[in-house]
Amino acid sequence: MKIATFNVNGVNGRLPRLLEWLEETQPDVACLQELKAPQEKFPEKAIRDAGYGAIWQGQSRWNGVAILARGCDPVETKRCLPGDPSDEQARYIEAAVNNVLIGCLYLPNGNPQPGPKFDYKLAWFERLIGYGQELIGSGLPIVLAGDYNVVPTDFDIYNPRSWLNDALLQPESRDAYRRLLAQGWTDALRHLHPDEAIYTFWDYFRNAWGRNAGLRIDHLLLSPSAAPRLLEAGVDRDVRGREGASDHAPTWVVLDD
DNA sequence: ATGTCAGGTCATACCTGA
Repeated sequence: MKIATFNVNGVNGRLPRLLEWLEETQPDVACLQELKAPQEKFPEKAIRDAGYGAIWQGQSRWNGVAILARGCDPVETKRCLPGDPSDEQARYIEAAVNNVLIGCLYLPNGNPQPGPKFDYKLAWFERLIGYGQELIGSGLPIVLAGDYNVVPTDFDIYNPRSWLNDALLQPESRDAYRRLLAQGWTDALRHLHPDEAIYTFWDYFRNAWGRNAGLRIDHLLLSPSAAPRLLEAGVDRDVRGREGASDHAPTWVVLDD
């Protein structure tokens, strides 16, 4: 079972690229972030025609998350992160697919920091940690996949120097990520490739792709009952180099059935 | 400090978020 996460940066503007990638790599599950489309403008028909059932939580202009499942409909279990009913940003959706619980998340970017956006990021992270404990407690096989907007360590970036003041590298962001992992989650990419420089995002600025000036911020975390099933993990890097690409590349794991 | 995208609007130029 192949499970991927892909920050598409606009699901309608990027639709041909998305469909092309689905056709080429045939993931069983695809978690999408940054739809940048209101609920009614999600390209449901095109995705269904490509062979995928989908659930999504849209939002005009920003955010927006979706879960696609090849040949079936995801069974929705949540469409927002528990813990703050006043939070209206579309950043979490969850579904069961083929007996695996899939959480698709788009953690707040948090820039500029310090400031209210960074506060919101950290508060959202604390809610995720709280809910993560609940998920672990369920004992279910779970994949928490998405754009975490956190560079876990300096090894996960080409060069931290020009990003030291960025919300993605702040000690508070990294500490929250570490505390989430400490509940028992496995960072699948890093687990299988401990010594490899792996990036999932390359800024549109300053020819970042051309210089391979990347960051690893898209993560797939596996619960204790899912982790022993991990077979492969990787990044579809070539997708980032194409015409009209998102600034993120699809990132994926394969679990033993 | 700069730079590039996407989507949206009191739209054909500017804004925000990333």
